[in-house]
Amino acid sequence: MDAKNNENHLLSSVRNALLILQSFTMDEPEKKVSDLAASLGLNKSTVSRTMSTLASEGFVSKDPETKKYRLGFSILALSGIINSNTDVYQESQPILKKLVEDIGETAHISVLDNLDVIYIQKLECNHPVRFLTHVGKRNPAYCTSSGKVLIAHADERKIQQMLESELNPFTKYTITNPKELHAHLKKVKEEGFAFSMEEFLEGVNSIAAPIYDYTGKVIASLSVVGPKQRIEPNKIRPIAKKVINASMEISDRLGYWR
Amino acid sequence: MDAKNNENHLLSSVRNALLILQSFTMDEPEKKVSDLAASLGLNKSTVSRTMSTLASEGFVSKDPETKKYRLGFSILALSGIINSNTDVYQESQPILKKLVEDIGETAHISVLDNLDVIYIQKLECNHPVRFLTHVGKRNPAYCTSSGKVLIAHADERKIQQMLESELNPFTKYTITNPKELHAHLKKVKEEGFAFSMEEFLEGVNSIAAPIYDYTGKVIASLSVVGPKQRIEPNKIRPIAKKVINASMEISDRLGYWR
DNA sequence: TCCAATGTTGCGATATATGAAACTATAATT
DNA sequence: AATTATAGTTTCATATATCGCAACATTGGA
Repeated sequence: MDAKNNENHLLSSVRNALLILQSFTMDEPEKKVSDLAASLGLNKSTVSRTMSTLASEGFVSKDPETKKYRLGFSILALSGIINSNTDVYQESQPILKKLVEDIGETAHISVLDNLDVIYIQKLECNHPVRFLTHVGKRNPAYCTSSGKVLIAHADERKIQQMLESELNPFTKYTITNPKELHAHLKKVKEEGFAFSMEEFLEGVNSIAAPIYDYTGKVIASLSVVGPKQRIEPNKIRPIAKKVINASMEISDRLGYWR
Repeated sequence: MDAKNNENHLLSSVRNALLILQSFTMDEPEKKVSDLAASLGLNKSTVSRTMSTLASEGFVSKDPETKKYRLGFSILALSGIINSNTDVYQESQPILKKLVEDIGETAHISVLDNLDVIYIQKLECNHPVRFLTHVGKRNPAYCTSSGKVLIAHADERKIQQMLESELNPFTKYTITNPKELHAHLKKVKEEGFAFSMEEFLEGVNSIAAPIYDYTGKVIASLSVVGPKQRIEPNKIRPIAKKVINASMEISDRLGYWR
């Protein structure tokens, strides 16, 4: 195996603990020892002891009634540290707020991790529709507006890597042809914004623009997301304009000029 | 020792990993292997392997240039799951937004963990003053407005427990006399809000009100924080009124009536 | 009251995490 | 440019901490 030397000297008990943590999801935020043991193929006692250790440091907390575990506050504390030290996060809060008020749709700040886009910040609009993203969510870059912006401004090596990756059709609108996608990304870079019209989720459209740091590198993207009934094709341009303005304002604050 | 049986069967390598994660702070968001080894009294190689394992699951990420580690996106993802499954979090976003606009100060939602208050949500105002809290921050309950609200509505056993705990004077305004604090809490419960005038941090005032769930239990608190120049004593009542209105609106959304 | 299901604990076997030292890789100094 | 110095990774032998099993405890249901 190729990855052998990488995985060789990993600590298995630590790895177990991390896999346990990552098995918590939006849909299953509570877990029992036996469930975890079964789903991860670990022994009950191993899981029990791992959970005790995680609980002792506040990474999970146990409901004494139901004996179920949920993620603990230590994780919130760590996420707070990540945010406090992410320049984009600091500078974007008020601008995001203005944008959400103006457009009336939920906005995200995202960064690229490999070929995925990760939402590091989210500000919800007032519409009562519950949304499907959350901070930390990982989505494929090639079919989301934020992802396309980030990839489009990445180096050619990264673009190639993505074009050669599996381009699964999430909806009938997903661009799965590498050539077409390549041309599409070129246009995204030229025009300074990207949109995704139901390319990832049926009925969901989004528009995104790049955020630059002081070196002129694109380090994040700003996007607005909403149902296709509200983000209609003929509104792309005017909304894009506002998104670009906001993203540029954030870039300004990060020391970008020109 | 009493805690012996508890700590007996904890997994030490997992514990090391968690201690490493928790050693990241706002002031030191980046760490080197040797620093970690020194500060935690662990062997270099132990830390190196632990970090590799943490990195392999995205809990930390290594800057290939500087070889320094920082907290990774997996933690953000987990925090997103916590938030998505916290009703208060879901329902409070827009209301928090309105409140911050109205008052012009930073607002927090907090919950109680033992005798500490933990900020689970924060919305910053536009004032350029950088603030000293972050999501996940843990502060003593007895000298913060949010903490006093939460303790005041807890059961008598908890209140006693707090009164018997160490009441350190963070400033000259901190209430350290148990009797006085008890009376103070009683008033907080009667009036339906709490304030802290420099009781925790010099020059920083705050005002908080309780958030109720559908069972009528106080599960969180809403607070606004700002410098004493802006949150002056004569403004306590009018601000408190607005905070209470907002917290009640959140409670409404959580199904609280009456 | 008994049974079933689940979580915790004791214990021995052994896989595995550890520390020391060798080995790289990178940065600093001359 | 050559040489130290510094820091991170990896090797290896060893001891130890982790694991699985089984016994035990606890809870809830029949």
